[in-house]
Amino acid sequence: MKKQVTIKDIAQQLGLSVSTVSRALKDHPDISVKTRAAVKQLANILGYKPNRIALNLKNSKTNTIGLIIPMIEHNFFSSVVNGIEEVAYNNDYYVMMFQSNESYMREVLNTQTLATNRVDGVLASISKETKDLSHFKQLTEYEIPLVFFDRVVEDLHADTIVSDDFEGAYAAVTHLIERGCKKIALFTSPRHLNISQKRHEGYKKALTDHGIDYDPDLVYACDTFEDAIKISKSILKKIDKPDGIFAVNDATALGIIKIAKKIGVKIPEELKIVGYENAKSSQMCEPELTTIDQFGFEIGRRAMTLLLERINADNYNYKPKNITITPKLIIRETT
Amino acid sequence: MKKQVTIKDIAQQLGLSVSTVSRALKDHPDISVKTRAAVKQLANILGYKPNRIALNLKNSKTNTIGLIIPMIEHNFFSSVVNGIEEVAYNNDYYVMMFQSNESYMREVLNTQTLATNRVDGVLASISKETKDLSHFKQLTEYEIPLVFFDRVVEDLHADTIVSDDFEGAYAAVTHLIERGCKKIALFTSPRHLNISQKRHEGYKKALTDHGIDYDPDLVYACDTFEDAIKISKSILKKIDKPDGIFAVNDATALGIIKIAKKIGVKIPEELKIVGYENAKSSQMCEPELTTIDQFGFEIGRRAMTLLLERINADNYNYKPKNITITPKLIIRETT
DNA sequence: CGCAAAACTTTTAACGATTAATTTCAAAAA
DNA sequence: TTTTTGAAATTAATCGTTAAAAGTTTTGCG
Repeated sequence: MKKQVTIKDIAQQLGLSVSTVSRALKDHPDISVKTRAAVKQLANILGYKPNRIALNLKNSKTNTIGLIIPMIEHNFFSSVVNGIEEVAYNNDYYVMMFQSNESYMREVLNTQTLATNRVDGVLASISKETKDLSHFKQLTEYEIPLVFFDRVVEDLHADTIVSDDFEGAYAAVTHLIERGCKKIALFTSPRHLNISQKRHEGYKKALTDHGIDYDPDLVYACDTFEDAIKISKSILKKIDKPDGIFAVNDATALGIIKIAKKIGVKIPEELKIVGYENAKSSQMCEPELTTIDQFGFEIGRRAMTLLLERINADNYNYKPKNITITPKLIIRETT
Repeated sequence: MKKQVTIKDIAQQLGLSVSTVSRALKDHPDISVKTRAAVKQLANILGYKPNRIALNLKNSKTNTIGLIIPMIEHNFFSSVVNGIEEVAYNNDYYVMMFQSNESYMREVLNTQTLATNRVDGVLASISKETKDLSHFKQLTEYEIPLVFFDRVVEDLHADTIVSDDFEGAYAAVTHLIERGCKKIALFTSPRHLNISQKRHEGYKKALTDHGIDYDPDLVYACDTFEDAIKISKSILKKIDKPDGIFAVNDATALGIIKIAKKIGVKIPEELKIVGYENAKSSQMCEPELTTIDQFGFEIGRRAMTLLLERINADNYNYKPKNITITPKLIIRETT
């Protein structure tokens, strides 16, 4: 790469010292107006751009935040990243992005990389594999501000921001009940992920609050489009099939819709469905899917905004916040 | 943020000079084995991590590449980013990510930011608004290696890697013709984007190669779900409506499907549709969409691999390559 | 005119690490 | 005892920028 123009070059050409040039460029009053003008003019002509690396070193500040996400190729995460990037851009911050790909080991390496790169702060959503947290703990020992989003952990000096999964599920199931469903199935992840647990609880609570008994037989381990295709084939053919289904994500809901249409189960007359995510495809399908919007963009915005607050705080002894974003029921044609 | 451990701290505690410590850490033979061991031990205890910023400044190398994409929240781009991140991770490179949000001005600012941050190379896909290229030209003047992907430009000292849009479009339209379509419309993006130009040409060529006249009146400026909803409403009601539509992306195709179903135009009997992207939603919709898979992950992998090659090259006088990835027609129910 | 104050510049040191060049110091050889 | 040798450590320069301290003009006023 070509050597770029430095303050030194300008100084040499004008026969000034580097510090004079440096101060002239920032309109320091100690420098005469004439010198300032001359310096700026030459800087312009040469196309001088301050070297951020040198500044980073000098100021022990990089204006860069580290971002660790499980997978960018997931609609929810990419909308969070969009929100993060938006706030970063507006505040002259840069985003160094890493994927854990759901691997604990990779996540550990990522945090170490971030530490040696001296990022000013870290935004993270932990991988499915992660149980031990010492790599994040290390960041807090360096006093690097840390904000977790979506998949969060406790017991660390770090802020957290999540969508309220319990409320989301509660709203979804309550809506199904209000539309007259008596027998509501739950399609959810088999894993012990925090989010699926919370949604399961919301489902249960909504049922019991409305005088419907919780029936474990109506809970199916199913959280992908493909599984939904398989599983709903048998379920929807039963005589005592459910009249409502709450699915943990839109892809699963779309799988159910597809099979329902194939078998001839009428939506929403015979079967009402609520998804979760408000993916773009939920508006594109037929009939349009009632779903829960988690406001990924908003979560990203707020996570980044909070991180900036922490970075700019006078000291590291802040009390971590635990923010919850209330998701919103989007009513469409499947209910 | 807490001051992190430096070589200086180790030197002080052991009563050695910084240079001795530096060399001990890299097993320089001039340093006695005893000293080396002592230094390493203390470094370990203190949790010393070399400061990459200092190294970056010293070496004029950041091991960081800049990435400018139009929108991360777009399935194709997030899969490209996934491929890029994969290769970066395996080669100890870091990715600084920026979105242009399809704004020319923002793209310009992004390139400037990348230049001042002294990234080792840049990967970019230009915004829809971009016509003037001087901001990218400036990067080449700094001799910063530049690789464009998907939405590329020519006349710059930069490599390009694209999905073969001409071939993809040709295959899509040929497929429509083979299925019996006589009157095939094209729904596409603004003219100046390279990808839409190429797809337009492929469309034209496929028609003429099969003895169908190209009719400019069948080309519609439409490349989003929302626009497709609006535009196809009028088109599909006409008596002489097209019997086939090739859309530049799946979202647009899904918009057409939606309206066709609403109006009562039967797919694929009365109207055949081919999209472009192979988004997840193209399998979830009803009927499933015939589309073109662009292999985004592969494009990302190859773009990053090529960029690394350029960065590690001895000089900047390489001859730019123009790589083309052949896309694949995925036949589903809309044809 | 002379001297203090104001105006403007330069020197120096620092950020953290690397590395070529040099110094130090002890043991071996003359 | 003096010189040579060589291992082991230090010094100084460097990357680009900034800020405090020090230095040099110029100006103003009695």
